[in-house]
Amino acid sequence: MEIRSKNNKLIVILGPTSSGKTGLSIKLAKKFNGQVVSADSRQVYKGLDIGSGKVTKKEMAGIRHYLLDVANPKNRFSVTQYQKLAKKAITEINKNNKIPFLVGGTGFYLQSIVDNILIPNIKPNLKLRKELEKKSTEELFIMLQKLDPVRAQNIDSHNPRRLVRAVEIVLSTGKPVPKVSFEGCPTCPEFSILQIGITKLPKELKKLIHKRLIARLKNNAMINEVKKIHKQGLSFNRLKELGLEYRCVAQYLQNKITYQEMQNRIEIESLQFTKRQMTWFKRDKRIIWVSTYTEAKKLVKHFLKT
RNA sequence: CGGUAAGUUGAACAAUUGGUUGGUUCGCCAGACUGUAAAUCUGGUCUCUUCGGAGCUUGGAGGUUCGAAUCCUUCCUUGCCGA
Repeated sequence: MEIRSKNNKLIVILGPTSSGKTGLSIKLAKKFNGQVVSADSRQVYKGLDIGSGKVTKKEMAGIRHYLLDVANPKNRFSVTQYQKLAKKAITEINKNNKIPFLVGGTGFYLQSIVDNILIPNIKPNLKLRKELEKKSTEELFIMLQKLDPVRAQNIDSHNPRRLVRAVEIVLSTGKPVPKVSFEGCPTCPEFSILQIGITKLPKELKKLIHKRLIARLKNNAMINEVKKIHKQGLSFNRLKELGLEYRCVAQYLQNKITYQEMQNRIEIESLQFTKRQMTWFKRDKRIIWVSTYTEAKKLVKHFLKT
């Protein structure tokens, strides 16, 4: 198969949680001499395995995976760090004459690579944030209006996180928040990109989520994982921040909810999460949606030929 | 069969014990996304709508009243207690 000299090609496999990204990507990577770069905001953390749905060594079937376990869950990881590491990984894969498969469900992370967005190069200032977070969103918004009326115009004026970040940028640069650039930096390789999305009927997805949750709960595996990382120093607060299964299990461990409630919440919230993911993905008309391996294989084959 | 408490919504609760509700929470639907993105946030959710509004509602039927989800009568349904 003619897959050498295929540098600067990138294949993206995306889809909502539980849709089967892992299985599909490994099958494709095997078939087309690829390696996987994960695009998942939780799987980057060491120790978050079962709850984040991380691939197991066995499942990898010899396919190398990048961007797993690259961060300590005690510290916040961010898109910018992700972008940097992912670019490096892709470059390396290309160098090895393999096909990079960018696989994951974190839309923002995917976009940071696919669109090569330029994110203001200002590190989070935790001290400043702590101060800003004391203010109400109204106060923050008024503040931003004064500091950067342009950004204030399109920002979500109710979203404290965005407001704090915007103010942070202006305060540390003394300049308005730069516009997002989708053009990317000239030194970055320009990829030819194929984006494949996995579609599932809502009914099917619901079933998959349920099944997967039951499997994770078996033998207390997921509960024990959360117990373990909590013992290792991850506060309940941090677990709450990590979201979904980590938040729900933490609540259960704190006796705030019953086991049954925990299970129900995880299922409901997972479903809600898939909807948010789809809202994000729907915007991108470049994504080609498939439901079977065969369809995906055809697309990849064609893509690598041209 | 007798006694008793209740019936609003997709679900659970509210509505100065007569003052003209569609309120809260959850769910559901849609959406946003400039270094936390599984996070964070927005809108809608009785009906119709030309998006300015208009109409209809508290198990059913009747009644009292200027005015009823609230009071009365009766029927239906459900829970509990007793036979």
